[in-house]
Amino acid sequence: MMDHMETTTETPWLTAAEQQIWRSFLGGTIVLNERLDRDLRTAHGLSMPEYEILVRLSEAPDRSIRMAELAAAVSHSRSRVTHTIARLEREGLVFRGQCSEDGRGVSAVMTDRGFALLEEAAHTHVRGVHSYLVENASPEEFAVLGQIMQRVITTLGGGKF
Amino acid sequence: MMDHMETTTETPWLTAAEQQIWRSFLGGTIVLNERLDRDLRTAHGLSMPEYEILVRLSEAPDRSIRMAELAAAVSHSRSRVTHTIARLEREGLVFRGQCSEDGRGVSAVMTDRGFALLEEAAHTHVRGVHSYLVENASPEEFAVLGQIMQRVITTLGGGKF
DNA sequence: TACAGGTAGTTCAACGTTCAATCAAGTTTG
DNA sequence: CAAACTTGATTGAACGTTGAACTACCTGTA
Repeated sequence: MMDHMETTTETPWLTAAEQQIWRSFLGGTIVLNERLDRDLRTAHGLSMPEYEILVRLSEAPDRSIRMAELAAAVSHSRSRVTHTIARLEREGLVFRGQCSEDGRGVSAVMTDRGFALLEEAAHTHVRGVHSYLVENASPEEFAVLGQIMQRVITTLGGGKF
Repeated sequence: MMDHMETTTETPWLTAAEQQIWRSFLGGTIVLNERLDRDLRTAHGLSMPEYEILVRLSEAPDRSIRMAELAAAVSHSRSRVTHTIARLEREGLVFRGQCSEDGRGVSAVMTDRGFALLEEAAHTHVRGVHSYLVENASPEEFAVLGQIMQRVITTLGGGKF
């Protein structure tokens, strides 16, 4: 699993062009995330991670997902999801329900207030994604972006594939 | 500056395909960053933000950059850079120097130990970037990625362009 | 049925980031 | 040359994330 053979393999240094692209990627994702987060926060008091969780819940049957699944869906640690859900619960956007079939299981369930807030926030968010990212690529280019990132996910997988 | 006209503009909802791409992007950047960060951390005790700062310093004349410039270069807040540099200073990888020409200015300067550590860490990092990202795209695709993200940076700019 | 091992979720402390407040040094205006 | 303003950087408190330790429950094996 771990690699202890750093000495044997040549390091594949990036060309100047590749380096430039990598930095654009790094910088671009930072400013994009920051901006989307700020937009949501100022308009609806919701952070991006919180928003993403609400989106997943809104799409799930009964607007309800088990904690671990939720964590996997948004690529966060279980602990982090526990905290995030706790926050959302305090604000009345979500509540915890015992999971039938598994005594250990806890399901996060979206409240009507949560759904209503999400409906508002979605406008802000989608408008941002569209104007900051989608409009900066032709459909073909955007498709390429998706393919690359999908491969990255597959490559890294995190055990879950 | 702020927009109070949400009611007048139509919200440009994403198509299913666009949504899928957007989620790949979101998930991909998360797992990629997480993995690169972990690799650096376990092999060299350095986080990605710390690593990036060392890289910028290593490229600068005298291996020295003013705090504000550093913040702009890595797209972090000034406060954050202050804290990060404080940490790096504690570990002897960097020190603070008074800036000639501006009594307020402080320059972060990389130590020899910092440079040596960076040289090691660079192998780990570049290998990761290459195998997790670069190898997942043809040169053409990778170029497209760079173009899109560069446009995102220009679009969002953060006031600095 | 009992015991070992795994899985679900939470808790707590340490850490890193953010945000507002502060201080010091430049710059502009009258 | 002073008052008002701006800019560079730091501080400290509040907040969110991480990682390890912990509890509770489930599953398989003997």
